[in-house]
Amino acid sequence: MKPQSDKNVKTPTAPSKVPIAAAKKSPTRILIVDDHPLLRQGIAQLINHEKDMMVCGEAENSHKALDAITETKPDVAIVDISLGGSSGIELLKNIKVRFPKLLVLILSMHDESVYAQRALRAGAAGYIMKQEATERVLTAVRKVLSGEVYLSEKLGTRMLNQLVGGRSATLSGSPIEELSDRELEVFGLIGQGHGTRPIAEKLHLSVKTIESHRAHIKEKLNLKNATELVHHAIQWAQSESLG
Amino acid sequence: MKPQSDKNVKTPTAPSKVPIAAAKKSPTRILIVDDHPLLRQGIAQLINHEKDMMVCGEAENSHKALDAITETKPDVAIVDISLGGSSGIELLKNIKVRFPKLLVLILSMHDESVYAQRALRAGAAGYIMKQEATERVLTAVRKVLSGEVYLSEKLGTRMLNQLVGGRSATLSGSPIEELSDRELEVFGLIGQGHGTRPIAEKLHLSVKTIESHRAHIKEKLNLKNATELVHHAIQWAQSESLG
DNA sequence: ATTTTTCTAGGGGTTTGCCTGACCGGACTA
DNA sequence: TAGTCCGGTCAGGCAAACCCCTAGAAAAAT
Repeated sequence: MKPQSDKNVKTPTAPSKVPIAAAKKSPTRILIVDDHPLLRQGIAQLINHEKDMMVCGEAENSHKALDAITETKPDVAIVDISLGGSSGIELLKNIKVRFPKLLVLILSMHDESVYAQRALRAGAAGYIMKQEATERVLTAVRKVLSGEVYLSEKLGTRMLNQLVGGRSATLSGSPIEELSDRELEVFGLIGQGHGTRPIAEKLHLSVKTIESHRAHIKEKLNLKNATELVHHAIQWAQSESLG
Repeated sequence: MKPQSDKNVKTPTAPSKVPIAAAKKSPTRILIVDDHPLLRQGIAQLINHEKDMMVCGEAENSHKALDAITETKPDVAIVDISLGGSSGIELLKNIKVRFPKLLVLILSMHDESVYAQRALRAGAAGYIMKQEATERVLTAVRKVLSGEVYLSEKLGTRMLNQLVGGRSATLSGSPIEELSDRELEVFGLIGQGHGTRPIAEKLHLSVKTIESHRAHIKEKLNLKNATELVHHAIQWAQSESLG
């Protein structure tokens, strides 16, 4: 039920002027996954401007992203963490299962270490913020290609401090960090105003599962009833997006 | 109440070497305000690709935006609603005070009608979402230039429904003013995170009565279910306290 | 290799949401 | 004065959501 002509997988402008002679290996193939066309365009333009990189495809959601990976076989995937609906971390996990060798660079608008930690634990090769200068994206891509992990300055030091500070990391921060990835995802959707059933449908899960997650969230955040849960979720979502 | 700037704003600047017959006006000058460099680049590239538009400046926060306006005298400003720090709508208000004739197109990642309503009431000439196709941005710019208001498809119909449902709703005020005293009181308590039963106890009323009020509120505000009700109530309460 | 979390989901009882309908009292009007 | 409208107050009943419990498979931690 998707009669979409994919302009998602646009063939990059023929690099006819970079033929065999160049001793350089073929350019790094990059896939962009983000639900904001404007942002995709920005990244694409930036990357295609480099001689040793090229955008091999774009995708606006998890499903199309997985399709695009099998089709275009990228070396690196740049994926937005806040993909509409299911979070980019879910996509990251799926990628790591099906394409373990694909390098994934997580793009985020938050500088919350909450997400960075989860992303790295899920196998991301780097974590970069949208607030950063555009050239940093290129730096990040080159760094992950060389096998290193890219982390934004601020974020890196903060996470180091947390490591030094020991397990107090969880105690010092909000109890939200205690939530598992799935729970955080559900929490976020609640905060966006979605009810139990819509969330179940969006995540392709049973209503019972969502209820279960809600129960665990309430337990971990010490919330007594559904009203408090919704209240906190909305406040949290608000502070996240309008940070 | 739409003092849509008379299109006199056509840069009465230097009467340079305007070519022969083609009395083409000089291109529309556009300022981009967003704290994400990548996104700015995406928009800039898109706009500069058009013959009749050009990006005259970029800014990453409210302060620099105001500076850039005085310096570059744009015809249209595209501003992100979720600017780091002050909320973009603040900037919009400031702009409307100091440069009333400048057309402002609000860029947002939410499809929440709450934000759109606030933006329009604060004087925005349009509201477009980042999820939309890139060409829509150009459409939006042209539409606001012609004096019309641009609204995203989804959002526009939803807001129309709210207006229609919220009887005789004046364009100036929110349909919330249609609520009776008791209803507004209940609405406020919902926004503070209280459930039906606590409200009933607090007001010494039957739970059934509160349910009835909730039903009427939903009707007047054209809200589909309890989740939407709570969502709007909390947002309203927040905007009231942080007024 | 074993224990603990996480994710998934069902059973069953309780509570809430939501629709219909109803009564009263004030206000406006014909 | 009678008629009508509306705001505020509730009940019944059915569906949905909520809540507490149990539980297995998979992943992570030990």
